[in-house]
Amino acid sequence: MYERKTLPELNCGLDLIGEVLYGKWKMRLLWFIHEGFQRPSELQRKIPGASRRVLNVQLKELESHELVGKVIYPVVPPKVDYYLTDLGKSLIPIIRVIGQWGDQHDQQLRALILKNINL
Amino acid sequence: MYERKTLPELNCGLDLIGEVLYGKWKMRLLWFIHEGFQRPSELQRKIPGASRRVLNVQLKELESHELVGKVIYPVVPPKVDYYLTDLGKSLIPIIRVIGQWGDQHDQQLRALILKNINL
DNA sequence: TCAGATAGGGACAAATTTATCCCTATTGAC
DNA sequence: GTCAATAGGGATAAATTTGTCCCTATCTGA
Repeated sequence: MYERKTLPELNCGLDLIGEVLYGKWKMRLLWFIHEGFQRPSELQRKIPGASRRVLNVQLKELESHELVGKVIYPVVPPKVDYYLTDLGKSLIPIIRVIGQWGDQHDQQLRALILKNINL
Repeated sequence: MYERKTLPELNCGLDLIGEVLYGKWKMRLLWFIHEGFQRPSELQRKIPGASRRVLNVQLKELESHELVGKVIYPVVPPKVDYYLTDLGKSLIPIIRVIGQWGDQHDQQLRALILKNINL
């Protein structure tokens, strides 16, 4: 486990949300869990660009920040279901508008990003 | 200049916004510029936790993605003013709700973050 | 009987982001 | 005269995130 060497700044709402939501895949994980993809293997299939490892790490962080919870079924092969906590659910409208903004500006953004792949 | 070695995924709105807004200080930079702190040195004072270097780098990325623009006055000592483009302005309501969410859950988030400083 | 699915941790490497320090040039304050 | 302020790039180091590979254990299907 990586141990951080610098302390986070927690001055304002943006700092706070940054600490819990700053992670490449966290918003997608919350979104897909909200959409009903609750098992780790399902989430991995929904996000093929991320390694299994990172998704586990980020799910664990989301869990430790109580945005998601998990149910572990004592069966073999293992089965786990993630779910959104109330705190996590309250983020869904925000993630929705963020995604909408991205969709609305899809073409423009795509062009800008590709133009600047290497600055 | 760092050259990326992997290509970004641009499948959905969340991916797109991630490319232009994923950077530790970018939302704060946009927010403070929106609030009227438009000169680099002012922004650096507003965000003391970030090094001057990173703020320059992230401002440059915001500029290349056309969320901000800049006016360079040919004077000495140098003077520069950043401003939000229309695209950048359209993000302000989103940044506002993100910050509000953080403020609303301030105590809860602060406690959770501190509890998990080292996981 | 061997491969694959299931969940996830450990060790280590690679990629990426952030920080530190130095350098340019000019003006005004002390 | 020297120092701070102004904007920002280059080189390099440190911190952090992400990826790769291996290991646990058991059941199902070919």
